[in-house]
Amino acid sequence: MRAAEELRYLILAAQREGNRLLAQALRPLGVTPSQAEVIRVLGERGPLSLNGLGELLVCESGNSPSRLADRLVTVGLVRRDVPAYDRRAVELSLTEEGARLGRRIAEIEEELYRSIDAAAEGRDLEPVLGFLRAFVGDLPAGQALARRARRP
Amino acid sequence: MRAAEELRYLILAAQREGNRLLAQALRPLGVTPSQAEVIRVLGERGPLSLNGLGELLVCESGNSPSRLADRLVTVGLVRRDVPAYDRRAVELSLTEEGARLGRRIAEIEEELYRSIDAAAEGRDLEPVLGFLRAFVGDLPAGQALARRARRP
DNA sequence: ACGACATCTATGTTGTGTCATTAATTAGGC
DNA sequence: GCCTAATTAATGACACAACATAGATGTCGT
Repeated sequence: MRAAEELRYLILAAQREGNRLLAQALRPLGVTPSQAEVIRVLGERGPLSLNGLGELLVCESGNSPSRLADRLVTVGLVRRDVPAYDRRAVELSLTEEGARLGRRIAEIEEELYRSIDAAAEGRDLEPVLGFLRAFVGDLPAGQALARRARRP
Repeated sequence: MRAAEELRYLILAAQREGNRLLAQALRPLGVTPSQAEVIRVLGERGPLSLNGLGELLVCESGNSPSRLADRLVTVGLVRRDVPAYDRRAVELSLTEEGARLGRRIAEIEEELYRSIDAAAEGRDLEPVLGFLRAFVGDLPAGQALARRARRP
């Protein structure tokens, strides 16, 4: 099997298995990995519009993540306000409960990172990061991550 | 941002963007990336039961991919037979049209692999493959890929 | 101040992905 | 042979992901 083909499927496999593991770990908290990403982003980057949130999410790149946010509003983790200066827009922020949950999510993410570190034991991650950065480059999800990683 | 965290999101981003690009390239053929994987696997590994197919798919690891297969049967790309020796089971194989489409899919995959090679230009992919193999290890999707890569 | 245009969000549709549950059929112990 | 176990697949439920489209609101040129 040619390297590019194996790589393609390895990336798919890694994403899927990582997501599955994270979903299991998050299940007791009642949130999915995508929802957890929203909560973490809102926790770290103050109030955001749907567009602003979408620009920072690696999941759900394309259109505005209104349905994703809606679910979190429904369960009381996120508050949505309509700012006075622009009645089209929406300002999303965490409720107190959302902020608390964000801290518990951070602990679970920490476990995931430790298992990634374990798989990387004795390896240099730089080539891996370098290749993936090059591939993802200036595509939407890559841009979102760049905005997250090195705060603009 | 810590390396494990960036890696986690890079893998998510790479998978999503890769899938999006492939979906666009496949759209004229009327199949999705997951459906294309089924067609390629059926094309290369003769007739398969749903379980057997599931063990070779990197997408759709968990349960049997009956709905995925159903859609392909509906559009006439896959044939399903119930073998005489076991009336619980199902034998999936490509129709003539499915086999033709499989060849066109292979060409499109070839383009994807070339763009992966382009992103890898001047890099050694071995560390990337090595890390991902270690991470995905013996999880279901990793096993599926192992069965695909080195024919058992 | 009006109208064309851009921006922000919402929603419909289709196809995944995951889990849990169910139904049909076969295999094995006795 | 018969009853229980395991195997194979189908289905219901829920959330995601991608695309397209529509509706409301703001902006800017004139």
